[in-house]
Amino acid sequence: MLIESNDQLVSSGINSESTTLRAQVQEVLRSAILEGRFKAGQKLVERELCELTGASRSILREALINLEASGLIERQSYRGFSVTRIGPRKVKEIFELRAPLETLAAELFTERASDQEIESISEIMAEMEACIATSDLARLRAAKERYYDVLFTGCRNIEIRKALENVIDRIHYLRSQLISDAERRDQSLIEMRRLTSALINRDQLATRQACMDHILSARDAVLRQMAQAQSNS
Amino acid sequence: MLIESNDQLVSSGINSESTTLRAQVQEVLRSAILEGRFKAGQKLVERELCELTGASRSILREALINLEASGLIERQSYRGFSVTRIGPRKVKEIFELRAPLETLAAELFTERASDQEIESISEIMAEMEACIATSDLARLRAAKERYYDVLFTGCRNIEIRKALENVIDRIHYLRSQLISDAERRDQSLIEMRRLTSALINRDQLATRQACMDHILSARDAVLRQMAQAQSNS
DNA sequence: CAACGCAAAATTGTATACAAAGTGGGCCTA
DNA sequence: TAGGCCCACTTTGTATACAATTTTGCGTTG
Repeated sequence: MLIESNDQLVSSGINSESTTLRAQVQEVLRSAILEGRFKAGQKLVERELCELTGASRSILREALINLEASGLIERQSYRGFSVTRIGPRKVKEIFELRAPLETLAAELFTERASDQEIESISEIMAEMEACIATSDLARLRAAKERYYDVLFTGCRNIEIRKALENVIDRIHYLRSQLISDAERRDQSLIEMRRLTSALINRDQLATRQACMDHILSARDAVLRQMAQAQSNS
Repeated sequence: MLIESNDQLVSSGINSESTTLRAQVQEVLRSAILEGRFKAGQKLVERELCELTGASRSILREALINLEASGLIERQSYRGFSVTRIGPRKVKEIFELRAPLETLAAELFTERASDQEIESISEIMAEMEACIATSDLARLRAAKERYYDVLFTGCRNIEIRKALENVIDRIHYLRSQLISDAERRDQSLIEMRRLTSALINRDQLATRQACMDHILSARDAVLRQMAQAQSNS
């Protein structure tokens, strides 16, 4: 069994309200991948995923097809789905797209976000600081996700949001496969502080610079860690 | 029957080599939508599409799910798929994404394209001129598609390409729903000439400006035509 | 005659069965 | 014993059957 298997991942009991079964299964698989519970290149056998999620193949396949569209998994004829392998070249491509896009989103945020959203950003930043102080990494991760959620909502452009979420998911997955580095985490926090401050002040130029720097720095960190992982294996 | 229905769209005979049935069906549906054979908001009934394409529901649904992921169609629970309606607000969102992305692609092209690709661009531009001269709109459309294909290949970034193809497909569909305007076509050609010249000279700054101008001009044309169509109905 | 409600038809969602292709192991042979 | 071939098994691809939901149309009623 590929995953800790005591319980089925989709709680079949209570909370099946308001979202479709399909969406639940897809989200379960997406989370599982993002959390790094599947190795890169690993084959995803439908039967196993069925047992794991409790869903039947119809549902499961729809979910897989959607994940394929998002780039997280890929498919080979009569060979099924497997988790997409991402190499340094792909990382460069992804960041080449992400850098201008996320910067654009941040700039639009400074123009369009509500005061409420500005405040949210500020609050989440404070929470992240607290998480670092207490080394609560799971909560940090959740906070970061909410941070981006507010940012992408505040830019008031669903197209940009969707395009970004796809690339960020893949980077996110990649990160889960690498050893996270405490030093990088500190550096990242510094950059986030700078970005947050720029966003709060609705300072477009500062936002642009902070965002660009942050992303390129993240890119280099990923590439460095990949090279390191490569040489270790 | 919703579409001219003499023959099945997937030629079942000879050319079923090298691509999967699924991919063929999807491409048939995509083309049908892009050519404007379905009205915006129109319901896509699975049974009808099955008869039309000759495929069975399994295949068809996979194709539909993929098209949904690309944004061309949308889905409502127990109400099936329908062609996505695009309003002025959505157009603004799409172009807000497209403008910087396509400009980025063009800039990268000036850095990375092979001499062969530069030449292709030049040739296709000449062909487009010829198409205008002879008013061969179908061929113009095909040439334009090849132009973009070379451009997106030359930028050497598959991520950017995929992101762009999604948005361009939707704009393309939108265009098919509007009355095409001869004046706009001429204006567009002028802009393309300018862009082509900048690309050929690998002049990044000129490329940036030509590309931006072209896209924004296209955007305004679409919005104008939408407003016009609105007032006519 | 309009409006409401119910029932039948149509349509989508889900599950299962069958076909096609790939994978691997064992046996035979050189 | 190494290599290759064949057969059984696994897995995915496709088709079909069944269930849930929506839509439609008719008849009744106020």
